[in-house]
Amino acid sequence: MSSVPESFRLEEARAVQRRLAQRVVERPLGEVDVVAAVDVAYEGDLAFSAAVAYSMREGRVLAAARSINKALFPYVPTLLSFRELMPMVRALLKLPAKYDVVMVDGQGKAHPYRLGIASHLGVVLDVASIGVAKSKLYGEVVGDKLIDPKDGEVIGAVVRCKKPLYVSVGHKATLEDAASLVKSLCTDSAMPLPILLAHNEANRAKRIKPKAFDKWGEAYE
DNA sequence: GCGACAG
DNA sequence: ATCTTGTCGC
Repeated sequence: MSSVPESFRLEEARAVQRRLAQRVVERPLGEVDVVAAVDVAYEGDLAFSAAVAYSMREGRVLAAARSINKALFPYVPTLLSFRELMPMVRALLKLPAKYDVVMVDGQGKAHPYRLGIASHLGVVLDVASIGVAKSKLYGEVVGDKLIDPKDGEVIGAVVRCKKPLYVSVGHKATLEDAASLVKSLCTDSAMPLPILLAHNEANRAKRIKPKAFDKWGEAYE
């Protein structure tokens, strides 16, 4: 499997995360109809990402897109963006539909440096985003809130769907709006509907067997 | 040194 | 995340 590149410097990565975290904006979502979601599935060193646009008003998927990329970085807690951000961005940029907010399978602000992959994606694409994780990466659960043990700040919320979900602000959203939206999209499965759809789409993409890749590692036909 | 650790 | 057998339910 892929390993950490020789050129990688943890101190620089942290500096990037702290700098980008300062660009995160917290504000009301406003009216939401189309909710996009992205997820990534793996098979060996290939990352199959998928993005879907779901209309809550129409109750249906408006569009879907996928991208297949070589995994260039391993999974390292707190550094998930270095592995999954590009695949997610590429699938999202191919999505032929406008959306009001994007749900990401992972943490947003509930990260030791305040830049989980949901926030990273939101800042990079300048779109509203929400982090929805099945398990906790960082923070102390107090009631239905996630608190940063080092400064007491509220960095996330625990939303009870089928199982507890760790929801946090990605970008251009408030924690209240994020938690409210996730609740309204809970299903009988573990994740909210849009993410479940993206998850299934990413797994279906595994049937594709890439033959060629561009210089950035993205497969093309 | 020990425990925690998104996907 | 992925691996992996049997088991439960529609």
